[in-house]
Amino acid sequence: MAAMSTGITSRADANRRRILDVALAELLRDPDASMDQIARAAGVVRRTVYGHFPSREALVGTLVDGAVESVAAAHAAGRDGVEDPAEAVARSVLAVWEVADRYRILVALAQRSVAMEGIRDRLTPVRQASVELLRQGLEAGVFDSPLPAPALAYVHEQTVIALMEAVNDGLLNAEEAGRSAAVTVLTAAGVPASVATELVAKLG
Amino acid sequence: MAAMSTGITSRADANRRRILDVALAELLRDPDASMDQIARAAGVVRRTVYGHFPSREALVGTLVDGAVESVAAAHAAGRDGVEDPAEAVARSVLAVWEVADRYRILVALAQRSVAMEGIRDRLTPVRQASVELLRQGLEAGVFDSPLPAPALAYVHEQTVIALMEAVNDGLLNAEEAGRSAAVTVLTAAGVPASVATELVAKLG
DNA sequence: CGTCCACTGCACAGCTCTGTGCAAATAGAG
DNA sequence: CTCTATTTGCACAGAGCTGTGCAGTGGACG
Repeated sequence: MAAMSTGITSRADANRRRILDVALAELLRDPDASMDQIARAAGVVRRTVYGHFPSREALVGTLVDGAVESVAAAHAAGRDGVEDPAEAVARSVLAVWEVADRYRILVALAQRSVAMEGIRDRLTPVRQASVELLRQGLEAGVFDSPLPAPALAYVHEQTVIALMEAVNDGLLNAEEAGRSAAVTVLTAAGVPASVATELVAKLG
Repeated sequence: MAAMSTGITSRADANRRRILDVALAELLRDPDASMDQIARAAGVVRRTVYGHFPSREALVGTLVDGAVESVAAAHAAGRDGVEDPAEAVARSVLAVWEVADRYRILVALAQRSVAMEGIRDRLTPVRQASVELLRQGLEAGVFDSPLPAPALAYVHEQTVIALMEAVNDGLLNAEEAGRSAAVTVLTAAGVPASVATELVAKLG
């Protein structure tokens, strides 16, 4: 049970991974997608899905955990060792944008009913980091906004989400969208448009 | 059947209105709230709700229609006869903010599954007007953003939504929030923070 | 006081979804 | 070719929701 790198397990593992991938897409399309819908979309029978995940909640949980992990890691990496708040914000937006695909499931689920409130909880550390960043920037005068840092964090989160939807809807090129998102987030915080543009251009 | 202004009908009408009000709140809390939940919250039996609305869809539809109407009217009134795009944007944000309570149901439902896509359709006129406004502003150089007008419209929509949530979560005072929303939307479009602040202050 | 209307309470059929059990088919490893 | 893990197909119980029917109750109005 140690030398089975490409054995039967591979097919099972492939199925498991494919189910997760398909579930991501399917739940993005419809947060209420049933186990049957997901199974069929994955080219598998419902019963098989239950062979990999004991319940719908477990399946979604696995998805959410992975996505949260990616986002948190990207966000942290983006602002790692950067002292200027504006640059840190720009970098973290760009980094999060890279894992946007995984983030989308959070978007679809987090904005849903009260039941899925646990997701917001799990994202708390990320949000907290953002708020701290914004507070520093506001105190340093790098940012200029009538909003307190926590409210500004909400705006930033929703702005990124809005631009992801814009990409989904074909209004925006996915490649430049990341940079545009960074610029927009900075200007929303009160950074002059020219300064924001230059700063982000410097990071590409 | 013509002179019953305060008769039995009043109680029935009062019930109908209360059901609509409560449904608004309940669906905001949980977009999947059942007819039973809504009925109980309205202090009425499920069967009674079906006496007023033939189906769940009809109830939600009535709600959505009313909300869309309010928002569209407010948005139009806000930019009525204003020639400066920046001021028009600021005024329309402030006007929409006034009917925010009705708008919230749209927020909760519109961001839900594909099934509720009809809502986005119904809001198309409003969105269109926003885009036109933004396009004018971008061309005139009043706004400065790397985003095309339609994408910027998405950002504005989500920004307003974000600040509504911030109010809901107690991060922001509802009274000043409207003005802060207007300022934030303008700065996100590239208007210098000082200019945006002055402009909005002038409108209070 | 009687009439009428809305509301109630219950019961019902139909649908969809979840999670489980079990025998049979299948596909890859040795 | 045989063995084994995986997948399949079907069937089932349980739960929740929707929409409807119908007899009974209560309050307002003339």
